[in-house]
Amino acid sequence: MTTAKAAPPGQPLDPLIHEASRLVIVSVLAECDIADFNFLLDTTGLTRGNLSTHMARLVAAGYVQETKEFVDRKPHTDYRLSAAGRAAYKRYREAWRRLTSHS
Amino acid sequence: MTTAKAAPPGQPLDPLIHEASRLVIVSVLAECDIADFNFLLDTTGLTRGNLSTHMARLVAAGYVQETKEFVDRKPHTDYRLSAAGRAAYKRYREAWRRLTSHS
DNA sequence: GCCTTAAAGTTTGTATCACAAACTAGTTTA
DNA sequence: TAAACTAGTTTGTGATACAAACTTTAAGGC
Repeated sequence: MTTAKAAPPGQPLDPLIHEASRLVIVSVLAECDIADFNFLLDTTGLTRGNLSTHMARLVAAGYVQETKEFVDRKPHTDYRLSAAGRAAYKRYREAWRRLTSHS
Repeated sequence: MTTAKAAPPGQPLDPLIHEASRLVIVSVLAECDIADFNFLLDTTGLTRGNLSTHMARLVAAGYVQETKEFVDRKPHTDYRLSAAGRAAYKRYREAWRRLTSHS
């Protein structure tokens, strides 16, 4: 029979969002609505390689929408939270608050 | 063994506390003041091995105080947050809120 | 044309680390 | 004596965060 334990069944904190670098990225996107690669580079302080892979993961998860285009004949990438990403971020923050709410 | 360093300032979210399992542990300790191994096992849902290593890291960092004794001829371990752990947890929560507080 | 530098990302190698399985040490039960 | 239980610890491994190296395209000398 199933235990009545209140222990979280899965991951209480969505690891995709909880990871520190991505949490910064997502919270910036939540503020900015739209942001390009260089802006995120600047605000997060990550290296290009690091930012690139984190964005790829967020995109693969469907949390972030990516638009690639050429501006002044140079590549330019914009990112924005998807509806799913926004919802996941909301859930994450609620879960975190629940977890750390005592005092 | 690597020297256990605690909370280098400049690091936005103290990784020692931010990691999901340890965040649960620390927040439980913040509530309970004192907790033994089995209680943490129960409340966190971690395996023994996992809990053991996480506690070792928190102790090594000076965030948690460990008291080992024999109760009924059996080993028994109690944990509590140190002053440093309490302070680090406070800093962590403030940093998190700052990070995720978008207007 | 040819070299150098720069911008904008991507790919790759490595070091860390979370996780559970296996193990240790001692105790109780049969 | 042996099997089973309690209370943890150690070990092997798979995942992954990170920065260095690489790719690609463009612009600026010479």
